[in-house]
Amino acid sequence: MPFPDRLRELRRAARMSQRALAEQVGVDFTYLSKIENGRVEPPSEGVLQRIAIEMAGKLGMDETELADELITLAGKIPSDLAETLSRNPEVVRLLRSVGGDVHSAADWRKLFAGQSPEEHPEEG
Amino acid sequence: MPFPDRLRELRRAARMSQRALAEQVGVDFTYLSKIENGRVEPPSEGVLQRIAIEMAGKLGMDETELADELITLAGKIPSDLAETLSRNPEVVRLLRSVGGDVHSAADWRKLFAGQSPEEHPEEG
DNA sequence: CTTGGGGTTGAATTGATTGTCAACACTATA
DNA sequence: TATAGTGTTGACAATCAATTCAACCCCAAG
Repeated sequence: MPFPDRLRELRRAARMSQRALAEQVGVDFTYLSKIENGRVEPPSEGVLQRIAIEMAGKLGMDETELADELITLAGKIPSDLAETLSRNPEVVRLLRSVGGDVHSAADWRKLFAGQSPEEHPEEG
Repeated sequence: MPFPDRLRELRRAARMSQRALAEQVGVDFTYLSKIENGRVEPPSEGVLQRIAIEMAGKLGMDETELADELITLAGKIPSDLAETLSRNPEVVRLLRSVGGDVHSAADWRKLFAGQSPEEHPEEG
């Protein structure tokens, strides 16, 4: 599901007007409108975070998971994850090694295969 | 190794002047100079990509790997990974679950642990 | 008809990113 | 000396992301 549609769906499920949500989140409501219509790029991570917080409350969802959903749907990488990834280039290589999607057990094995989880002389 | 140093090292290994590389890549050579001296942030992913293509050729390296090296060294995350992440929310949860870095065998096991490689409950 | 809640749109703004231009300095070579 | 090839720098320009503002439209109630 495209980001704009998902956002609108969530907002409606939360029974909020664009104006109400925008006010909580601290942006102009016309901006939300454009986002929901795909007239502009999805907003910054900060705004997404705040949207998630607001809506997770009303919808009884987990805040972090909702934020992750929105952020990744928006084509971004949660910044804390980005941090982890850039500190762990092996993980990047790993993800790329499966090429496209990771959905089968075989894929997970493939991921794991090259990693030789035996021993690692590292500080710990 | 810091990004600027690595870039210079590679360019020299490829025996190209800043001007030559810049021309291939489609940027001004003075820009490369600043990058190599760390006077400005590393360039956009597109430029990094083109640099990698150019140099991988001359150096007999794999294009994609070189691009990944440069991109991650530059502190960015290859944008196609964002795509993968949004199609694979489990991976996001997984990475988040390890919290910080992934450097020990135990961490890799932890990654794998929750995945139940027998089945893959998925929407759709 | 007008007030009020809801949504949409075009134009403009702001700040950061990403780059270019003009000028300079070094080294070598003829 | 001139000329060519190289790298560096400061100031400036272009682009882009993220967002606001002013103005508008539609529908229902009073």
